[in-house]
Amino acid sequence: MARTAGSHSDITGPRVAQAALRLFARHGYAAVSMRQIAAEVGVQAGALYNYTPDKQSLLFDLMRGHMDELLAARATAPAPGDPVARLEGFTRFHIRFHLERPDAVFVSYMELRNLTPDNFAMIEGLRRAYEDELEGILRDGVTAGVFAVADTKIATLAVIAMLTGVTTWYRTGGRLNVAQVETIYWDMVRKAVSA
Amino acid sequence: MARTAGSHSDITGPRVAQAALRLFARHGYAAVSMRQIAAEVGVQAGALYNYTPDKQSLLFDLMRGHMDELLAARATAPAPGDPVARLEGFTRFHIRFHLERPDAVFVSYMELRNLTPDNFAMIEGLRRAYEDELEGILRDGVTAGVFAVADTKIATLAVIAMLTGVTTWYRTGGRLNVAQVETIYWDMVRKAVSA
DNA sequence: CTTTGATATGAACGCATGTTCAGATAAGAC
DNA sequence: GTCTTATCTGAACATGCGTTCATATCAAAG
Repeated sequence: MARTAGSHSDITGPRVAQAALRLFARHGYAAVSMRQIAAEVGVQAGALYNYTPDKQSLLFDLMRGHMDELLAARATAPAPGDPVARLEGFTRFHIRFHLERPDAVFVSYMELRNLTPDNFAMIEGLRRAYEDELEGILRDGVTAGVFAVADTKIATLAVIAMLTGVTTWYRTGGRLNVAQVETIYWDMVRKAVSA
Repeated sequence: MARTAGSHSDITGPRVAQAALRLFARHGYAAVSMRQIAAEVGVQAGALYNYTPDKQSLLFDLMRGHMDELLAARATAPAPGDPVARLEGFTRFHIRFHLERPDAVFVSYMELRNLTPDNFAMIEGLRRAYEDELEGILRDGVTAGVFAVADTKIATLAVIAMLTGVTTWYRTGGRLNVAQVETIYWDMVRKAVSA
């Protein structure tokens, strides 16, 4: 019966991306079919190809969009003051940003292996750019004598892993709100790297 | 031409498990076919069903085996002394054990969503049993006044996330050996939870 | 009212999937 | 040297995959 209502391009497009994100996060990229995504949108599978050239691009665009958002949001966040204040700012930003988009976070680090080599390199570059700010903060703190870490690169990865781990257990409406979680993690991060 | 050599049950069985583990870790459970696993073993797909009732059991048995090994290894490790010593023992054990079997670690926490609900509950229970020891150590340390964490449950998850994260970057033959990595992480863990 | 162009359908494409099974093969027991 | 039994092959099964495309539909423009 073809299209049952009017011009839907600007509505269907975002809905395809949303459905793909939701399903990829729940079941994994490889386990989700184009037909499932189409069903979630309320459309036939063929119609998806008005919005993406193929399934791989659907995944890549989601991850690329997430990383762009992350870097853009971080760029507008203030990072002034001494290393301790900057580290606190980074810590709270990271937790808040990641807790606000659990599906995108989940997909962006669980589906890296399903990217083609080129796409993988692109995403990995963006991730490293983000982590580089944290490493810079730690290095400045070590230089200033307020931080003591044996290896800034490892400390960077350790802090990121600890912070991102919050997304595996946090649920909105639970015992703690985001501000409390931020404070708890900031306390641990501060002590972990302090001199 | 059927079987080309003699009785292979005790050789093929482990090889099937190894091949499945390797491929699941590299490409993900959903992206790996029974025919790929069979090819890696050097056998036809049908022969796999002499060793597993289905693909899901192949995944579950790998994860179940990994968790059993983890708990068994931990049970034989000494955990005496004050909370600080116990935490150091746990930290070093966790890093060493996980760095020794990167594929099993990767599969065991990336493929949780591909388990059937029953299988998931089983694995999750084993994981919690492991984490409970760490939480007990932290709680004892808080009681003794040597640790200061706002929430022992969250601190447990934060420490585990940080420690397990080591598997994402560590490569044998790299700049640091396992003992050095243990020491670096122990330093951060100790400070993060100390009073 | 007619025309146009974007948007969707639904069928089809070749190929891959997990799983089953009758039949072939060979190692080890007698 | 025959028999038994564990082990594997190779073909088949129904089903689902990503993707393409001719065709239908409808909103908006003229």
